[in-house]
Amino acid sequence: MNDDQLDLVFNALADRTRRGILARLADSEANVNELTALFTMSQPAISKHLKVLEQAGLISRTRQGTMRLSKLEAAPLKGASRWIGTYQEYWAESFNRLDDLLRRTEHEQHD
Amino acid sequence: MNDDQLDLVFNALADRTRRGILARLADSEANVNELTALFTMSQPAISKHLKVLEQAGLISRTRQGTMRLSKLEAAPLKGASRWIGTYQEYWAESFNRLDDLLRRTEHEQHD
DNA sequence: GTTATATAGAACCAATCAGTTATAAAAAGA
DNA sequence: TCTTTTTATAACTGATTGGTTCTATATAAC
Repeated sequence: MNDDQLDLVFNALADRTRRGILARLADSEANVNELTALFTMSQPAISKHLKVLEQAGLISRTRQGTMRLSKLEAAPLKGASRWIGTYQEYWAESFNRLDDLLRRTEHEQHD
Repeated sequence: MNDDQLDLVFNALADRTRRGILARLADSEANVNELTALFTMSQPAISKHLKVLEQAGLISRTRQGTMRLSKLEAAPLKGASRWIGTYQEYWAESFNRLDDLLRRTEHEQHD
């Protein structure tokens, strides 16, 4: 994941309304009106947030009749998680313990 | 980690200059002039970025003579990582495979 | 074709952001 | 005390953000 993508993803996550939208979409797809009902702001405001999330690749949208359903796309979170993960050694106080060292090197990491 | 902290941390990470500063500080502490030399912007601009990082808890600063040394504080990254981690099941395509299921449940997770 | 529903876009606004230059303040050294 | 070095702050600017209201567009239903 490159710097431009990290900019977009972290910026998208830096707003609690957008994080709330993602949390809701983790449960199921939803249209804009359903999402608007969860917050105290107008429908166009939510539409703007959805645009930010879409440009970061965090949601995709499909037409369903007159509605457009938003769907969580978590792949960019993997990239963000990997970036943060490079600092793991700096926060894991147990980093130098032998068992952790072995655990990190014996298994190759999975997602 | 609460919503306010997540706002501050993700916002701090949503800028490549600030991510660059963190990367540099992962190597060792540094003063503002050293950091300024790494980027094509003025010293006050870097000072502002440091302020954002400090308010997010991502760095701490100590006086050392006339200098103020910035030091990486990775703890907030742990909180951000945990938040993102709640979406791991949505990006890990192997999530439903038996070996992964076992691996996730047999070991309690460490940091 | 008309109407209703769902959604995005336009225009606007106040606040914040990210940079600049110039300057003030703090510590050290002569 | 005067000077130097390091750093933060002040004042400014242009761009962006996050919200608003109003309206246009697209699809479906009648």
